[in-house]
Amino acid sequence: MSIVITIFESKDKLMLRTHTCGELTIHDINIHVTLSGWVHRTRDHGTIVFIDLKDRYGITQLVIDYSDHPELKPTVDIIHSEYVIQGIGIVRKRLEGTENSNITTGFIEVELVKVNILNTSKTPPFPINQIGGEELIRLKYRYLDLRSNRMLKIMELRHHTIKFIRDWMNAQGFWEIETPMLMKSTPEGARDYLVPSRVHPGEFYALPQSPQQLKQLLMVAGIDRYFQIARCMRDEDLRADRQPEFTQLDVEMSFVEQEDVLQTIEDLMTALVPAVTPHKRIRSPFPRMTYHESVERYGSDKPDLRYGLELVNVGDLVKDSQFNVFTAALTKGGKVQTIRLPGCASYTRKQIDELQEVAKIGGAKGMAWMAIEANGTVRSPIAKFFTPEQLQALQSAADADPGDLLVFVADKPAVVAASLDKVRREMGKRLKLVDKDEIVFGWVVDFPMFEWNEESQSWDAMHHPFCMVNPEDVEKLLHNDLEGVRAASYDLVANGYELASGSIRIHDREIQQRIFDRLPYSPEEIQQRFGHMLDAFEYGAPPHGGIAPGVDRLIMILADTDNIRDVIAFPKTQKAEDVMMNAPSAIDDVLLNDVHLSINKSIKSSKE
RNA sequence: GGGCCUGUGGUGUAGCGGCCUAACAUGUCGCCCUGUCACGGCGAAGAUCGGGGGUUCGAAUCCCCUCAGGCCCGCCA
Repeated sequence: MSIVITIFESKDKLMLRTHTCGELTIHDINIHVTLSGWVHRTRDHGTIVFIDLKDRYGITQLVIDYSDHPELKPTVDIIHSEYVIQGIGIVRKRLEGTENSNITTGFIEVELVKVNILNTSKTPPFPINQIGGEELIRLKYRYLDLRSNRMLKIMELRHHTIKFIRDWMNAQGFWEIETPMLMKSTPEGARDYLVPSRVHPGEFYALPQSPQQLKQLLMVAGIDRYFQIARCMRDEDLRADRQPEFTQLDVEMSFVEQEDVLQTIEDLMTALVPAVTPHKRIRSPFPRMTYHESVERYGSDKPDLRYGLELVNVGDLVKDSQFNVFTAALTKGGKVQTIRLPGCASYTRKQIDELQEVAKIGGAKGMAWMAIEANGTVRSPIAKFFTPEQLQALQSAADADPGDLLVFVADKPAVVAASLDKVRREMGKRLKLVDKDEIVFGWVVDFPMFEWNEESQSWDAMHHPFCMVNPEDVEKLLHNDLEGVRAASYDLVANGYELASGSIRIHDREIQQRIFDRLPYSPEEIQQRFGHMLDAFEYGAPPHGGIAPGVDRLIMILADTDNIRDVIAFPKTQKAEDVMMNAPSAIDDVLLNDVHLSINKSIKSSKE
């Protein structure tokens, strides 16, 4: 994305800079300029010295010629990398043959008549523009890492993305409304970050896990179309794509059905991607599949749709085989699925063992395999348990050709899915099936309304308790057939990430009550936790629904990184620590007293 | 709470039972150099190998514990 930025009103006034370091070209020859920036690199040739001066906009070469300006030597001699300096001089065309076509300013240089040191710098603890290396040291000096070309580019992309979203949402009639950061704790869902109240001893605010309830109340208020670039906090363990605080594009719309919400977000993404990352390709329209179909075909509710490697259910084909592992799993209500790995029949025992370890991460106890040799014969430790007809049927079902490897997992459906999902993702990488310049979005719809919680032996709302039931399944709800009840909820997935999640909400008090009846809450609990919502719904709640795309994950995909820390200016480590500021940290007893807290003496700070 | 991986001068790596009195690159410091752009040349300083314990005649190297970071499972309406 190229944009014109006018920063300087007058080039004649005395100022710290007249141009940026990425601005001067062959058209500026012979003008007097003042540049300020950081010293990227110096090249000292004794009588002539080159300084690459950098800022956010680019790099410009400064030249100091001691034969013309010997008085500059004492200053230039003490200049080092990352010093902040100001160079005053004249733009010159570079000598024939010394141009640098790698940078836009490479055909000019600034011949200095004066140089000022605006600030010195210690030697950086790591090479700023060299990528890779120990991340911890970069996080500790995050402001230096951010100074790198790579990070500045990502921050720029993030800015453009959010700016585009704001403009686009505005053009579609959405209002951006801020909601409180100090909210009420609602015990279901993620663990809350808590803020003790000084005024109300023993009571706490919670930081929002999302503005979910508030955006619904805004619909009751008649805002009609709302969005917010909202910060959300969840006190749960981190992952490569999860931070304790993250940013959502929170959206809610009134008088809409599922289709309206999906189309809105699909339109946004379809406009956004080419605008901020022209080199990325997307597929339109976004494919849709049910949750059930997604898990059946990919083993996941957030499949990477850039490649196939689909799961094939072969339960029917193996149920009469002599292989006890398969038949026992089927008897116990489990399933047997396979993935065809093209061209992998030559895999060594070691490679297969590695893949088996990958499957085990998903919970599988083992992974069976069959290699279809080039001549068509089957090489497999389990081949002896199958008749030739069964072997043939398996190959046909999996569409296997000579040279392919089939891997099987048999277990409970959830274990088979999780295990083969891991195998599929691993092989997508190994077989280089992903094109990093392609983004394949997809909609996963018809999520189950309820989820059985083994721990509490009760049914939980899978999305949240205000999520609308699929109208076709209201009967099942009434008959307490909760497992089959589908929700009017949907996820946007992209390249294997869950990018957004949303639903149509219940605006009917009656249905809402029926949902609560099925959840393990007493009427008192419901009133205490959700009373404000239920009250509001009695004052003319319009039909409404919404969605919340994760901004950080979106930018991860746009920026070609697989780590969420890369797209957040000041992220936290996996233990949710800010190693730059050293947060969290112990606090003074006086402050604790103010909020009526005392620390359990048996607890030691992790930093002592 | 659990599993796996990583930890060697400032930084990035090599070394993986004795050739290690720990190597290389880069950075840093000093001297030289008029056209470089990862400038070049000469020279110097800099790590007891995350920490502790053990095995061994001998440990950066093997074992145990521990700390830190990362990835994953659980968790994340």
